[in-house]
Amino acid sequence: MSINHETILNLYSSIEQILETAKKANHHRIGEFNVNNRSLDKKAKGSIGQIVEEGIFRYPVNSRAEADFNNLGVELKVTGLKKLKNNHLAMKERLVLNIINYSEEANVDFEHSSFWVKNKLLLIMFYLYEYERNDSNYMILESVLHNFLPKDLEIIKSDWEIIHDKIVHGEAQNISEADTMYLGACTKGADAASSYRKQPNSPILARQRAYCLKASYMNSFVDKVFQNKTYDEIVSYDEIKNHSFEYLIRLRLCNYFGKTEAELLNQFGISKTAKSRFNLLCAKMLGINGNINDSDEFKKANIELKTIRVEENGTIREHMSFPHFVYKDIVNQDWEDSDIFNKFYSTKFLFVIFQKTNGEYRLSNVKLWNMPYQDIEKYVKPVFEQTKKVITKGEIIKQIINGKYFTNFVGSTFNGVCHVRPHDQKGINKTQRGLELPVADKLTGLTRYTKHCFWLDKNYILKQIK
DNA sequence: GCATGATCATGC
DNA sequence: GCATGATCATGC
Repeated sequence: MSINHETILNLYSSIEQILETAKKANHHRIGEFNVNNRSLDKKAKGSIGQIVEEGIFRYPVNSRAEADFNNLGVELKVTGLKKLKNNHLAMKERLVLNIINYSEEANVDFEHSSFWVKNKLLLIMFYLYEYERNDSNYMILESVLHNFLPKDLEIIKSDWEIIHDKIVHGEAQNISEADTMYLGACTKGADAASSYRKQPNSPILARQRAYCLKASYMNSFVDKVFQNKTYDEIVSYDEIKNHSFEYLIRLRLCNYFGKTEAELLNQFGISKTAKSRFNLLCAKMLGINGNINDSDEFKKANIELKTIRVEENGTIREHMSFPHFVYKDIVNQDWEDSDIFNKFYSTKFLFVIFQKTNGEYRLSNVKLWNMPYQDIEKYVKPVFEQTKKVITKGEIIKQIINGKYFTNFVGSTFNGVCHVRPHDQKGINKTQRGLELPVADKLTGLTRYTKHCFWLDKNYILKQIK
């Protein structure tokens, strides 16, 4: 295009005008704006954004580092939502922002960072991703401005500091998305030599990364936009301004360290038999009514509570279970898009630790934890691959002894970190009601089988909390 | 005492 | 009806 770029952008003289232009596209399909006949092939990843820029806003595509509507400080983002089984909308993926230039980012503070300069104010256009479609002619649902709430911004500032710290210390190769709460630094580009970048204070080339807003953070925004839904907050702006989230959680809970399970349940009026009693208890101790997983911070940072009970002899009695998997999903997923990879890659766990002394469990510690990336790759990946192989080949059942079904799934002796075991509320004798298998089991001919899940080994957990 | 399979209880 | 957290049962 030969028209001067600035002239075109200055067609928009106010933020309202940009928003109005965007909203006119609501309930229209992307293809209606495809003025340059770009490919709507699902694999043509960037074309949706380009079509929006050219066909809706009428400016030529660019890859400049400044915000898209630079004169007004607005950055345009076009992103996909998916419909969940309960009909709610959720992000298909994290919202990827600008690529980080490690050398430049090292020399600036938050106010002058590329993240803040470019993404202060976002115009987000949501479209509905449809799995069944074989092209990407999706429907645009809604366009909204995204401003960071003051409290969220404080958390994002400390996220940024964590990323910045690694860059400054020549540890960009060790950045992990799980380091942070809302703002992440996700890899961008193929894992190939061409997408490794120089970094300051280290000769090691680091994988190219971009800032991103985590899917969990964005999902809270989506809930606000589409359902006007908000969640109870655990910490206040004033608190988070001066302390880390983990510190504040610890500060709240340490008031109760040493109290027995019975004392705490009694103090907060929670039923002794409620299965979710630890979750409820934790919520009460943190000042939240109801489920702690529904609090603002837990939702946005994708934190899951896990209670760990340590016996008097210092061991843990049970391995840690996770939601059962769907056999058909496992065989259709590759490692990097598998549910289990995503679970460990994107979830932080709040371990609430009860230690048994004098015959009673007492609250003794809390720890915010995520599985180190190296452990996920080294220990969970082979378990996933083996599980996938067993199901794909129809070789789940090894033998039946006295009515007990023994499987070829990976057991707890495999690598001491992750294994596969049943996790079902029906029993094996009701296998006919179990989950459908993609391939009938060779030995038994079963076409359905008891639900199983990935478990984390208790000794591994014990090491992590020490 | 552990590995592994089986199942329970609650709450949504 | 089932997800989820939790625990039981058996055999080596």
